[in-house]
Amino acid sequence: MRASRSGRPKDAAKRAAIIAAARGLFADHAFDLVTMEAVAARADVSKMTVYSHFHDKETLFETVVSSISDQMMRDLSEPERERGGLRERLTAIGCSFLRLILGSEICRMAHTLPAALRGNQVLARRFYAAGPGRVRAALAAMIAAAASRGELTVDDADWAASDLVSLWENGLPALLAFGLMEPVTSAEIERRARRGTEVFLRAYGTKGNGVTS
Amino acid sequence: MRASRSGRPKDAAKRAAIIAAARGLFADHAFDLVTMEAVAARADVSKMTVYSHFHDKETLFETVVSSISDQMMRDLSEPERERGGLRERLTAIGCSFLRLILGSEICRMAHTLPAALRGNQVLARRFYAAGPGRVRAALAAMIAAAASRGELTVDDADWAASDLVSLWENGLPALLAFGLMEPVTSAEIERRARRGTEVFLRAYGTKGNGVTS
DNA sequence: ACATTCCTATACCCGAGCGTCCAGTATGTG
DNA sequence: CACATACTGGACGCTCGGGTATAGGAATGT
Repeated sequence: MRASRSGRPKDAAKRAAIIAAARGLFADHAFDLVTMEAVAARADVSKMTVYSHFHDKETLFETVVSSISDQMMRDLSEPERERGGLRERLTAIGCSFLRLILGSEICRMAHTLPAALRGNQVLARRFYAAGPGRVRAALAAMIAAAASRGELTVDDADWAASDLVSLWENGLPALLAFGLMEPVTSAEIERRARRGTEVFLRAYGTKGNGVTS
Repeated sequence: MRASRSGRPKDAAKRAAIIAAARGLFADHAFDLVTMEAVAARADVSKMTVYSHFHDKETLFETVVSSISDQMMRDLSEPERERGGLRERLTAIGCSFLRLILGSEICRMAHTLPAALRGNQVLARRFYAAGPGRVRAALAAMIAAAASRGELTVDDADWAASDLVSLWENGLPALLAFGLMEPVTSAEIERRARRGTEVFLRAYGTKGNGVTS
């Protein structure tokens, strides 16, 4: 193999530009509507260069999905800090989560993906695991712990975690996907995270232990 | 004008077959992946016949969306009966709703649509209004009424309605859209509707009036 | 300096799909 | 029956996009 012992090295910046361009386009249009030439143009790169970095349109797409998965992982890795009470911790995670999935690209992408990933279950599973799946798992653990401390009354921690996520989202992703709503402001995100957590605690909080207001 | 004074009339059955075929295909694949020839083949009809009924691929698509909107309207028109207590009525509506959106075609379609309807806001709005929008409006009214009777403690009826819908769905549509879950059985639907309602009542029910268990 | 590899630009091949045309046949109305 | 219209089947033109080929220039290591 002894790859590229001499000669001009590949430009990593161009590769990044290509991925970024593809991200933007795949976020806006369905898989088949994104042309390789459009990607090349947007990345300020020749079409041949695209093909030199990615053998295939599918390869490029998979790389994009992977890149988004990675970003999701990164964006969600910190907020699992142990500061504050249950209410504050849940609200903080809610904020991170909403900020993530409502972030311009990922939000639109999330509703282009299903159509594209039917038939590529491996990638679909991976993507889901990196995003909502990860949050749900973390929440379920946190909820189970709180339940064992007597702060919550929970029968099924996983289900409760889904409930919490659903309350945070509050049907918003669907509205955004249909284009029936403007992008959400930061203040609005915090308000929604707070409210979702509140409703959740009213449903699952142990009565009279300070969690329920 | 005096349209079609004589001659062979158009076959309504064929038109219906075409729409049905298109529904099935649009439910499975994105707009651009559905070929007119495939529609014709699935409807057991010549391609020219398709074009004689629908001038355009877009026209056909719009007709399909309209047809689904109509079905949603019909399927949701009855269950607003006044029988039983709040818990039972909500659960019944939850069942209808879940049965509707998880019904094989509409569910998959709902996650193909956003990509296709970006740019056709009129149709998007109409579709949303016929489905989730309708349910939410009905629920909001019912919730507001229950609140004025003192059965619920609610600040924002619309938001509460969204919460209820979200709790019914419980993140399920997303899983189905990604193809990460098998179709849901009827028993499972009822279980979910019941559970969602239960959580909702724990969060919003007035304490000690028989609504909270 | 030199070899090597990368990047660009352009032209090209090829298949797919939309929409049309046409000749023939079926099926209805007056 | 005669006529008008609908349906069929196939072939066709056209555009568009994926992917390849090629040639010349640019950048970098030895």
